[in-house]
Amino acid sequence: MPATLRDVAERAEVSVRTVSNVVSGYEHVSKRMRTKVLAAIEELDYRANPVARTLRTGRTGMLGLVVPEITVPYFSELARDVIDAAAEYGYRVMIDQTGHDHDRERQLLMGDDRTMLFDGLLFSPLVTKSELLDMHGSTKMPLVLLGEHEFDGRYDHVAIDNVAAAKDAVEHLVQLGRSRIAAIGTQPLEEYATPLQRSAGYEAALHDAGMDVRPEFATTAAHYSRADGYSAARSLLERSPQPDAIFCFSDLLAIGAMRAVFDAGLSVPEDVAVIGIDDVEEGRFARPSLSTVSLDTPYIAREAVGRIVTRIDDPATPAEEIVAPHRLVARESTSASQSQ
Amino acid sequence: MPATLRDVAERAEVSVRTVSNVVSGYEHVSKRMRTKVLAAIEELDYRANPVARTLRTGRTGMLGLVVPEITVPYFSELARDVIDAAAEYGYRVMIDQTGHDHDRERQLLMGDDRTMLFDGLLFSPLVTKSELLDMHGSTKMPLVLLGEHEFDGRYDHVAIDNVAAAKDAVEHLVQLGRSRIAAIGTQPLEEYATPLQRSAGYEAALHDAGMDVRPEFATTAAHYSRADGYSAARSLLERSPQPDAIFCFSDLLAIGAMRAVFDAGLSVPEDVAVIGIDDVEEGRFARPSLSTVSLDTPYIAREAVGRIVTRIDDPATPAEEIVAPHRLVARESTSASQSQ
DNA sequence: TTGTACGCGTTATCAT
DNA sequence: ATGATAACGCGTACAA
Repeated sequence: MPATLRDVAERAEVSVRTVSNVVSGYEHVSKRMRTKVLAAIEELDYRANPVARTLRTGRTGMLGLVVPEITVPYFSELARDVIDAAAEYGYRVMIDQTGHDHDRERQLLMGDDRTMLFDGLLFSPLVTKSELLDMHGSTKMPLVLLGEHEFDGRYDHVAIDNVAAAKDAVEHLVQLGRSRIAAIGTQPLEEYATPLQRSAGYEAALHDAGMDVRPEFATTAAHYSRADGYSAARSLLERSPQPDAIFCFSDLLAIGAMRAVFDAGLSVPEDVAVIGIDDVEEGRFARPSLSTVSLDTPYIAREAVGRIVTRIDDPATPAEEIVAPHRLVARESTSASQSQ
Repeated sequence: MPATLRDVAERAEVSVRTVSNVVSGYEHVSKRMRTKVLAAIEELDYRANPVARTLRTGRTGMLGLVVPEITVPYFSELARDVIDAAAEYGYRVMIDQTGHDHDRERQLLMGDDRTMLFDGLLFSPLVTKSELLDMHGSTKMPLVLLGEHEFDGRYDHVAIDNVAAAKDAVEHLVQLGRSRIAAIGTQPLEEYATPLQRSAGYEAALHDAGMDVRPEFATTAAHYSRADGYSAARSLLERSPQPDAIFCFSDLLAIGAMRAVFDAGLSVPEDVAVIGIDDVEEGRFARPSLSTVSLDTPYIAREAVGRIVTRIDDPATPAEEIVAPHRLVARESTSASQSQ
């Protein structure tokens, strides 16, 4: 059995109160007491029990980070940055995967008993229908939304301007002289905000360039995975006319799409230019390296953690919408000169 | 304030004992009582406080997973599988990043106060010097080691046969007819087990093939990252003679190495064949697709979680060494016919 | 089958 | 500055 505060108190011949003061770094402790206590702690190899502390203080020092899949590079990079940012505030992060499971999202949001472990929740939801958020109403768990969805004034929310980001990407393809610009990542359901906003940006850019929006060029992808990007691109290449550029709603989709282009005997960017969104490291080492829209994930993480921490300290803080910067990063997959 | 067990008891006009019985699924509760309690729970939106429960039972229902970096695909895929495996036993997983920080590894192993949150620890260490493990001795925290290190009989330990895996990879290059086979991933320090074992396999394969081990062909890599693979390969290509094959100690190194080969104006596999270890999804979509040694991560995760769970239930369980299967997966990066 | 009362290890309140 | 003691919310030994 590990030593308790009381054990230390007995050993040092002081009260538990004094030991607690020493442990929690309270100012007003006499030097003599402190050294006695410290010695006892050392001898007994005492370590504070975080569970008991939590029961008393009501704080766990843990944040929950909810993402669809930790294996998606964007989310693992986000997780890393959130973990780092949280550490600066003395918080630790527990990652929850929803695995594209709506029920799981709802459960976490409504607060199953495990959710109570967190002082706050950073939620990167797939589904952003307001009904989902309504469910969270009864819980008092501080909540910050990551990623796009319509801001309704109830919850803190940090994301990039998705419509603009998508538009920037497509305009880049237009400036390249491409005229048959396809998209991968639209969604048949109206449940998800990300695809809706990126579709809007895609169509707006085409419109501004005086191009038609061809419905057969806007293809769906269920999971923003490499495999989905591959099969979507494959079917796009069977169209005639073929697209001469593909805007993918995520880098992973783009990676899959590029592979499909090669397997069709064509090349990127000569035959088909490809661009994604996210700027994950994988794209920088791909062949050709992947053009993309970079999201400044460290910024997003810092802002999100900052918001949740202030909200934990003062639940009455008004909700805020934070727009993170994004910028186009042109690499080989959309370069004018051929890149082999 | 959330409702407590006592609130529910009052509302349902029964004792806390009965409520507790209902909540924890105790058998012998009369139907009438149960429905009354359930109704009260519903009305008050009661949720058991996991912290109080933990303080009482001594169990948190959480496992700690310690990895160097969550953004490394192998670790995020491992994390996903561990999370899934743990869920089947009713455990949740908290991921800890050590970020190549030895002190952090030591801290977690020795049990800082936060470590006490876990019922058990799955530890994928960089450093495997026995001294590190000695430190864990005083703690009673159940521990399972993931990944390679010498088995010393004290701790459960699940890993592949690293020497054999490396040997298989190199033999594959030999069978391809390559004769100047380099390696990326050796370590200058003797602190790490993985590079030592993979080096041993590399040298054994060369030896069996009657080839010399050229010291200048064995290059180091600090972090098994794409960037390190890139710069290591770059310097290898400056040697003369140039290597005609590179065995990388991880897929990420191999991804970086392939990119370096292309940037040098050479091609894979024609000029230089490349093979890695891990079988991460990224390699399957790379161009050319990456040959590798596949590790059966789900198996590793299942075994590790199974071990830790039995050890939690019975701390006296003797330590066991579990060797996970591996298999060579030949893809385009080592194919005999050119793959463009 | 159900009720009462105590303890898990800590922090906070009230004294001194 | 320090000591005694009451919570925090739950599980369970013991009693009924």
